[in-house]
Amino acid sequence: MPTQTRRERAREERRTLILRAARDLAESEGWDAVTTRRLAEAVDYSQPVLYGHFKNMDAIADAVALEGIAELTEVFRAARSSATDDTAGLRALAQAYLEYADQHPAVYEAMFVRRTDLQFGRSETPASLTDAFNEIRAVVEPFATDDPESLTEVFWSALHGIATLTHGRRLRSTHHQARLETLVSRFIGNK
Amino acid sequence: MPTQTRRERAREERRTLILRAARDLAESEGWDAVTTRRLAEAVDYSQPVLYGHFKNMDAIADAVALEGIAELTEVFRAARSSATDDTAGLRALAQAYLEYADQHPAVYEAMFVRRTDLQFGRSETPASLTDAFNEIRAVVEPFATDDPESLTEVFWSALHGIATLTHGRRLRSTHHQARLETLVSRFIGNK
DNA sequence: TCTGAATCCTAGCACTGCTAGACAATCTAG
DNA sequence: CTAGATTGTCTAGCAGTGCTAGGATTCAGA
Repeated sequence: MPTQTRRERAREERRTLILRAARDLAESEGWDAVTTRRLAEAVDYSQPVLYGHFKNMDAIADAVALEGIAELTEVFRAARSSATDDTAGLRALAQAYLEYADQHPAVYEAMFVRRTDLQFGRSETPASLTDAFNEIRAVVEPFATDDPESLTEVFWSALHGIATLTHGRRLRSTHHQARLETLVSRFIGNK
Repeated sequence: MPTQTRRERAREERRTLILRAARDLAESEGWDAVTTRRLAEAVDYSQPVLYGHFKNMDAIADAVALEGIAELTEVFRAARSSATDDTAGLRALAQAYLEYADQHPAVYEAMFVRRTDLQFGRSETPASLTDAFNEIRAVVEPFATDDPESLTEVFWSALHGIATLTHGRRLRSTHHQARLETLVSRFIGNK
């Protein structure tokens, strides 16, 4: 039935409209500003409509997070493919990571800071989550001596720490490049 | 006047009572559960009393954070003094850091995750903040080749990343020790 | 005991997430 | 084309939030 599919398409469009509005609002005014009323007003519907698409507000943030992870994975791929050797690959990914976090703080927060129901380490983990992790792993692995998984986790943690502490104004607002180089030098093994 | 001082002492006691209640509530049910009403009930006063001691709820969390930073600094000192050489010092501090974050997640969140008005890098930074940072710096410095400040920031970032990603269930729930050893090995320079 | 000051609480505002129930639009079947 | 069922949407409301104005109460000093 074409009627049904048209309806479904309209529904799908409205879903993305909501996500788009939520993301824009979060990026411009922070997640605290993303309330049901403001979001409903932004998409020109009443609040209950939101609950027809998402279980609750947290589910909206989770959906934005999933979108962001797919984006981030693409950013990683681009960074990796632009590099000519292993060291350049590591540096490019690190730089790309910190840039993404800096330019999309709200999406970054939804992905890696906010409390979320998304399962990261489990078997039901969405493929996109493991995809992103594997991209990091790919650039870290050449420098691993024994346990690439742990090394990847630690490298990611360092990037995450730099991103969040910087955003929270807990690190010096300068020396971005110095921190990046310091991090990279410690992971390529002091050559 | 002894009357005045007794009053002031009572005021001070109530202030610490509030902080104690806030901290306990946050640790047992999370910061979302620390509302003015519940907190007021816990200390057996009405909400407005809270505002006689703190500008707003965020100021209460900030006060808990300051307390925590003093605690953490002591933990650092103990870890450092228990170590016999530089490598052991680095490892001991890292271990102590992650243990503290794991055992006091709410205080940790107040210190390093929640949005805060506390100034970290500026001149008006409370001394306790720089004290804690300097403790980290002290164990990192022996392994610095050129820029100890940046190296300290990166080491702290890695610890912070591991702590928060672990708490948010974004890293494997196992391999704690492996991550710690991996981190330490990268900072002592692959000996 | 009386007076002025310090202290504390009740009540309320504007906001939050979320939902029940009324209403309107649309599709289906006769 | 119409009657009935199904969707879709909105209004209104609940229980909770941070925070505050203003009145009641207690207390200190004369």
